[in-house]
Amino acid sequence: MVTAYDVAKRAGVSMGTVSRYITGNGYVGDASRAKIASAIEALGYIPNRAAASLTTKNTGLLGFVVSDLRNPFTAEIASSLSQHARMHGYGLVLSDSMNDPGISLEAIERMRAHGVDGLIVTPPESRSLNDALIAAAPTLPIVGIGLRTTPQVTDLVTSDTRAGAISAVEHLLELGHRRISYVGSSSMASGRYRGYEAALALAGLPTDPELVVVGELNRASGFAALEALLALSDPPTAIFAANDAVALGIIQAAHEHGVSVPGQISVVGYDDVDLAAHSVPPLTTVAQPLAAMGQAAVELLVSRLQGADRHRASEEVVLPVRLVIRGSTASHTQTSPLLRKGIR
Amino acid sequence: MVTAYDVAKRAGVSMGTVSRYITGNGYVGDASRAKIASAIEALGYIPNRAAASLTTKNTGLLGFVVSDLRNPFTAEIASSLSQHARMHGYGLVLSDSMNDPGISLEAIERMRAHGVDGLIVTPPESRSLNDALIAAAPTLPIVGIGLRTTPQVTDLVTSDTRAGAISAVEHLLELGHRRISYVGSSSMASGRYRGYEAALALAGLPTDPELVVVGELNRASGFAALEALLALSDPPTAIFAANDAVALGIIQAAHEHGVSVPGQISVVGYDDVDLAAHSVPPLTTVAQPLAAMGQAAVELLVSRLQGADRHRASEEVVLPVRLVIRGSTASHTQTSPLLRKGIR
DNA sequence: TGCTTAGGTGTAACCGGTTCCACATGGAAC
DNA sequence: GTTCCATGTGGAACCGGTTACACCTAAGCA
Repeated sequence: MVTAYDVAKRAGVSMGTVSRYITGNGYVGDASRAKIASAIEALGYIPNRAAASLTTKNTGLLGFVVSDLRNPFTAEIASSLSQHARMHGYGLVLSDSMNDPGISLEAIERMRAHGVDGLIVTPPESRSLNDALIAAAPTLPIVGIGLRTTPQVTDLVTSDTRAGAISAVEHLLELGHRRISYVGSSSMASGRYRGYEAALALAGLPTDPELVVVGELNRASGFAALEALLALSDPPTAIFAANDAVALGIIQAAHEHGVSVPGQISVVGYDDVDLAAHSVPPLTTVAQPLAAMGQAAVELLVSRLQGADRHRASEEVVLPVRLVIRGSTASHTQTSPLLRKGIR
Repeated sequence: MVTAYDVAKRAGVSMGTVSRYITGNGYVGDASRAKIASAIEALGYIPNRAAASLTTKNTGLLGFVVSDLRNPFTAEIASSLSQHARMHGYGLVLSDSMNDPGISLEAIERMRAHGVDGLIVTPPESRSLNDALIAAAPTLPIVGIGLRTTPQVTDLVTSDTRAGAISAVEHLLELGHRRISYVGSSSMASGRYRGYEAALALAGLPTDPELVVVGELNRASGFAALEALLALSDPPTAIFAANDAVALGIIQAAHEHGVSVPGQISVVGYDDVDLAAHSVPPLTTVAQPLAAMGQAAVELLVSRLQGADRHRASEEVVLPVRLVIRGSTASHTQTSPLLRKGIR
C-alpha cells in the first residue's frame, strides 16, 4: 500500500507538506507542489480517508437507510442521492431495511460505526427506530425523506401532497366535471383527501359523502370502489384516486363492466408509478419530484455539515409536485351518460 | 465521542483487554468480560471501524458501482446485495454511475479511498473502466454481475441465458408450435439467439432465416417486427422475443392489427420486467434470478476476503433462469389460423 | 536598519483502535 | 517438585494520516 510517507520520501519533502497539499490547508510552495504531484502520479497514491477521519472527524460518507429499494420510487431517490452526494464529494453508504425496523436499527448502528457524517432515512414507522433517530440526532445530522413520520429533531424533505391533490381535482373541474369521487384510505387527515376537499370548496362545491370511498390503497380496493360507485343512483363522472394502484384497479373494473375510461368516467391517480404510463388508457396522475427530493436531502445535509450552524433548528423542505395529464381524463361535455347498471 | 479508552477506564481494565473483547481475538476473563460489557452498555460505546481499519486493513465495507439504479433490475440486485452484505457483517457503499464511464472511474477511486474491502460492478462497457478494474484487481477483489464485459481478472456472476432461451423455445414447441420466430438484436452470438437455434435443432427443426428478425431491443422494433412477420406468406404461430420490451411491442402491434395473442400467435419475452405481469395478456417470459445473483456476488466476494486463498483463479458462477408462464402463450392446436393480412 | 509579517517547511503529538510482547498465575504432567 | 502450557492481562509500538507549533527566509515598511 502506498502511503503519504512514500509520497513524501519520493518528493523529498515532509509528511506535513504532503498532507497540506492533499487537504489544501496551509501553504505549499510551487516547487514542492510540483514534486508532490508527480510523486503521487508515479506511485498511484490514493489517500486513506479512514486514517484522515481519525483526526478530521469526518469520513466523507453519507448513510442512506431505505425502506424498500425494490420500490421504484425509492430506487429513483437513491439514484439521485448517489449522484448529488458524489457532486458534493461524498460517498453513499446504503442499507435496504426491507421495512424491518430491526434491520433499520442495525443499519444505523453499523453506519455510526463506519462514521457516516450524516444520515438520510425514508422511515418505516416504528417506535424503536424513532427512538434511535432521536438518540443519534444530537451527534449525527439526519434528514428524513417522505411523510412526516420522522421525529422532529430531524430535517425533512417532502412533496406538497395537498397541492398535488388540489391540482388533480382542479384538472377534473376544468374539464367540466362536477360529481367527483375520492377513493382513498381511511385516514381523512391525509394531504390527498384534504386537497380533494379544498379544491371542491374553492369551486364552491360541497363534498358528497356518498362519493367518498375508503379502503386500502391497492388494486383490489380500487376495483371494489368502482363497483360501489356504479351502484349509486347518481354516479360520479370523475374519480380522484389516492394512488395509482387504486386508480388502476378502478380502470380495470371499468373495463370489466364495460364502462369506458375516459369516455364515461375520468380517473386521476397519484404517484406516477411506471405502470401508469403503460395502462390502457395511460393514467393521468400526480408525479412526485423524486430526483429533486434526493437532491434537496443531500443539500440539506451537506449545508448542515459544512455550515457553521450545525445546530440550527430542524428544517422542512416541501417540493412542488406535477400533474401528468395522460389519457384517462376527458372533458365532461364529451362524456357519454353512464348507464345505471345493476351490479350485484 | 466515547472511545475504547473510556470503556477501559470505566471497566478498570486496559485498552488491550477491551480490544480483545471487541474483536474476539485473544483471551478475556469472565470478570473483565462482564465489566466491559456493562461499561459499553452504560456509555453507549460504538467501536470506530475506521480506526480499527488502520491496523486490520479492512473496513467492513463492500463497494457497488452500478450502471443505472433506476433500472428495476439493478435496484433488485442492489437490494439483494445490501441484504447479504449485512448478513455477512459488511456495509454497502453504492454509487450509481448512470452509465457514464467517467463517473464509474471516479466512483472506484472514491471507494478505494474509503478502503472498501471488495468491489461489485455491473459494468457499462468502456475501455478506460476496464483498465481501471484490471489495475485495481491485484489489490482489490472484484466481482462483476451480468454479461461477460468485465475483464478476466474479476470473478463473474451471470445467469444462464442460453438455457433460458432454450426453455422458452421448448415451451413453445411443447405447445405444438413449429413455426417459431426469433426477434432480437443483430448480435447472433448472443446466448438468446444461440438458445433459440439450439432448441430448434434439438427438436429436429431447421432455422428458417425468414423467421429471424433483427432490430434494436425496444418496443418500436418489436412492433415493426410483427408487421414484417404478418406480411410473410407463411407467418409464424409463435415468437420468441429477445427481451420484454420487444415482446410488448409485438403484442401491441398484434392488438392494433386485430391479431389475437395468444389466440392466433403466442409470444414469449425475456427478462420479466415489472410490466410483463401487467400487460394484456400477461407476458410469458424468462426471469433472471436477480436476488440470487446479488447473493452469489456477495458470497463470492466474502469467500475471497475471508478465505486463505485470496489469489485463487477468477471464478464464474452461472445461475439458472426460470420460465414464467403467463397468458401470452397457448397451445397451437387451439390457435386460429392467422389470416394473411395486406399490411402496408 | 530593524521590525513585522506572509509564505513555506519540518517535527512530533495525536486521532482510536489492534496486536505483539512480556509477564503473571495455576493446574496438569512427569 | 519441576516443567509446561493454557489462560489472562497491561504496556507500548504502530496503522496513515492531520495539525499545532517552532522555525526559517525574504519582502515590506517606518
